[in-house]
Amino acid sequence: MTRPPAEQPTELELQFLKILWDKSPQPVREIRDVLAKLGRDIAHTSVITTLNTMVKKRFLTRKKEGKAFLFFPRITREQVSKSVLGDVVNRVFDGSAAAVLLGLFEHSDIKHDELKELRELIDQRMKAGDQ
Amino acid sequence: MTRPPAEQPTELELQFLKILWDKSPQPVREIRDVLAKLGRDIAHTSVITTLNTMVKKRFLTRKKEGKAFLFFPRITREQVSKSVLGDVVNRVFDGSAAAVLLGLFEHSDIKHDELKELRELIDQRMKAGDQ
DNA sequence: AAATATCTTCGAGTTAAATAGAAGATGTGG
DNA sequence: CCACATCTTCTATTTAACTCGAAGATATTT
Repeated sequence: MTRPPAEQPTELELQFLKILWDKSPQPVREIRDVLAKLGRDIAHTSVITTLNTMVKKRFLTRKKEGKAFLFFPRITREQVSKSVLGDVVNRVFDGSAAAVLLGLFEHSDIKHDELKELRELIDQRMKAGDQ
Repeated sequence: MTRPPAEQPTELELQFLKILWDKSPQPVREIRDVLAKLGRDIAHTSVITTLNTMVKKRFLTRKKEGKAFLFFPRITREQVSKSVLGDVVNRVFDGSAAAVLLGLFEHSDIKHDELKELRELIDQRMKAGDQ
């Protein structure tokens, strides 16, 4: 056995997803253009290949429109965020979400009003799940 | 060009690191045994190969002790946590640590006293970097 | 010193990921 | 309906990750 088929979208696949979350559906050429504008200038066929493997992985759907295909995301930003984050929590932090929170807290600059928002969330949560 | 040499430790490498963070230094055979106990039964030579690529990546150091090598971690748990987390923040959440915090908050159960601890951190932070 | 056990190095095979060109399919304008 | 532009399919290459056996190096035991 060797590498298992990755459950999480790869770096490139994530870029594709973001583009389609932004606007969907889109044909290959447009996706390619956006990528190029982002500095990732890939051959047209490479874009197709990647899109097709993403369809196979059920990250996307495609539908023929005239002679070309249109691509739709099949998973939401929220699903991916949750999944990737959950993966990190498990793999790196052995399942402790709290550890992640603390780690994040130390090593990132979070704005004042975001702190406020977060504190409100915490207060709510503490009140709700009291016991 | 193809896949760039991964900056983050892979899944397997992370397992190795955890084993060595737990106890260090350790010889190949012991590392192999721990892995086996964790359900990952890999050939002795495979363990060596992986350890050596990790040395090449500067994740580990090794030192000859008698006829065998002993392996030491060269990066700390904190460094890896920070790096992996930062990577997720950038790749998935476009740099917004606050978004990650909120996401984590929604989808994990964090214990009451951890919430408390977190809120204290927030209060501190709000006071400190005020403006 | 020879036999034995233990380690390492080296070469090599497999899969996923990323990339792309040649050739074939398809639609459109004249 | 034919030429032309446009899309896709198919095949192929490269690298990182993962895996392992054969063979060589090094101790240890008797």
